[in-house]
Amino acid sequence: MRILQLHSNFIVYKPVEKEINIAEESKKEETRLEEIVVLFTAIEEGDSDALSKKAIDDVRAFLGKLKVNRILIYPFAHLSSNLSQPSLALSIIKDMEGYAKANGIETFRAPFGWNKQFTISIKGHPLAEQARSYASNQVTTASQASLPIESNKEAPVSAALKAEDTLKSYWHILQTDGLLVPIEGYKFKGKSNLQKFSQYEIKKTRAVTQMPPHVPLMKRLEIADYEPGSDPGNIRWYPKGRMMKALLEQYVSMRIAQYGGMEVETPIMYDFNHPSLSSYLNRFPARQYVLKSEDKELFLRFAACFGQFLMAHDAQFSYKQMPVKLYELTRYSFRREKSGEVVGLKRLRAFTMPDCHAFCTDLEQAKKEFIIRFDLCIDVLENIGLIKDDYEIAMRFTKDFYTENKDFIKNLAQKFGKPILAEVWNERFFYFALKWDINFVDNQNKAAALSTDQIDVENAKRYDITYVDEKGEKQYPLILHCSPSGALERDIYALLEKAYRDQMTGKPPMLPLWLSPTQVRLIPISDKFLNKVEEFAQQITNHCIRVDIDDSSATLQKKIREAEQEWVPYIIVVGEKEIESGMLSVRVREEKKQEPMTIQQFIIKISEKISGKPFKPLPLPMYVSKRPQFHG
RNA sequence: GCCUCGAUGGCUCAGCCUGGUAGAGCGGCUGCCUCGUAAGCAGCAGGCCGCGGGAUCAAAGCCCGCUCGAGGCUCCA
Repeated sequence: MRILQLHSNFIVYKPVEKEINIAEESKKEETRLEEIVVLFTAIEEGDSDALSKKAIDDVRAFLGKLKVNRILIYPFAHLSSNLSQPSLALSIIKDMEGYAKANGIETFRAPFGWNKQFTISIKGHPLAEQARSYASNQVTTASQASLPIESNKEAPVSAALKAEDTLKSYWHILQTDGLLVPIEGYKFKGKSNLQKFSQYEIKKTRAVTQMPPHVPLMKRLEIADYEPGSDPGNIRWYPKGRMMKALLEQYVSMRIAQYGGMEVETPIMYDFNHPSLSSYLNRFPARQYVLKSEDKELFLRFAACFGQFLMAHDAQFSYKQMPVKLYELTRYSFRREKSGEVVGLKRLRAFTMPDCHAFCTDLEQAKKEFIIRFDLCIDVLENIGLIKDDYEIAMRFTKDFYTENKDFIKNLAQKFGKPILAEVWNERFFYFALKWDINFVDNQNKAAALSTDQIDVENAKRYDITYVDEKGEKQYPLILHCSPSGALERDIYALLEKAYRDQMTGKPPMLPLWLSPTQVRLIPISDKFLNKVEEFAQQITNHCIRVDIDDSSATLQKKIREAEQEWVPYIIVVGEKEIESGMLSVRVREEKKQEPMTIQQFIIKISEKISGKPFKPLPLPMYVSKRPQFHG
């Protein structure tokens, strides 16, 4: 007996004419069945009734997995060249039908002995197509693999990706005292975020039902939106969002300049066939945007590494100048992530990432530099608005590296002050000896990496980057790769997710003051006070504070409601009282209350809170009534 | 790439099962109201019901295909 079992969206068949004289009676009508498992069945020489039970039992096991309970038994002679006698075949088929029905399966059957035409739509999942064959002496099944339809297509998978499958990694928790505890024995008491993150990394569980909260927020707050006219993951930024992103760009660039990074700019596209690039690139064939220009094949960069490495290759430097630090703000880095995994601001195909490389003489220098950058990353994130409670760290290294650099790793763990998820390999496969990343855990318990730094022990050689040592000899440096903030879009994602979480716990959701598009909203009680309000606005603007005026004709209550919904941190209603007394009643979002103060006091208070941060003027007209609406 | 679900004014969504005139709220526009800390009132405009095909006297609705989106699977240097 041979059965081809197909999980189908639908099948339509129509008996055309009788093929043999013992054919069953049937009308020549079209039959359509949906959501059904179709069993194309051929009965072979020597098959017995016992086989029909065995076959149906197997089918029943599959129905459970497929969550379907309807089958169509479809006599199909073409599966075998060793068919049994038609009369016996019909009896076995009827037997199958009866046994299936007796087992509670909703069973249909196509007529035996007819030439039938059919159309079938087969589902695409791995279990949808199964073939079995049964011999009567020993009831064996040759399932799945024996079928030629079976797709064993080898997708072009890079060596690195393949290795990840087979690579054994051992998960530990790195405690603040530098000790590694196997994760099985670790008590996560009070560390639920770390536990969630560990689960995410190790088990790769991704059970989620709703849209991530930051997506509706980014739209409603007119920060960013999908751009259907582009490719998925290429985002459109509205004025408010563009301003926020520009401020982040300025801030991170400033911090890296202070650290000593020399800002450069390199091309966004590279020649696929460039000798230094191709060996690196060929490890990740499926990930690039590829474009053709005349007879050249180019790819869009996925990080700043290429440009900076090619630049470093041509540059001349010695141990005296090291570490040499190059920095670029990549706008953009492109990664052609699979369509199903691109989400909101969390995972994009085009994103903005600060990328700072430090070329170091040896491991001692690299370690020293690494610590400085670790502090820098944590501080940058904190200033952006993400504190240690908001994220967890994952660190990856080999057993040997840990043994040889215990103090160094302990130092990092102590600095962080919270346990760290550690992935330990027996052998180094990747190009780095040590890597860590900061991971934000969002409202769906999904993790997204922000800041990261790595010690790269391979690429200097690959790109032939050298420095001159004390003896005048050429040496390969170690390269640190660091993004102190991670992708800036992702920072905004994290801020929005964090705000949503605040809202859920009863705190007012808001953006950090220095990133808020409107920092202060002035609301005149009536048109009469508009002139005076404009004077206030001018005074506040003079101190580099973004202030706007709601001059619309709505009621006072409505204007306040709208300002609150825009997450405006300070709302000031101005009427006769304020103008006469000079005392403003400032509605402070953060504290959910109103505070009286003079305009000077107010300006000082705000200025203190945003000192040290870059400033950009209001991204929209000062008068609310003059603003277009970018999102319904 | 696969699975599931979805696509209806600018936005959010109802209507679809059971075919027969396309609905609401928000937003927009116009007018009234000039207001004391989270939604004032009234009127008006605005829709190729994603695209293509099929069955039907008749399709937003039923059937098929396609496109796009969301979530999941897979994957994530």
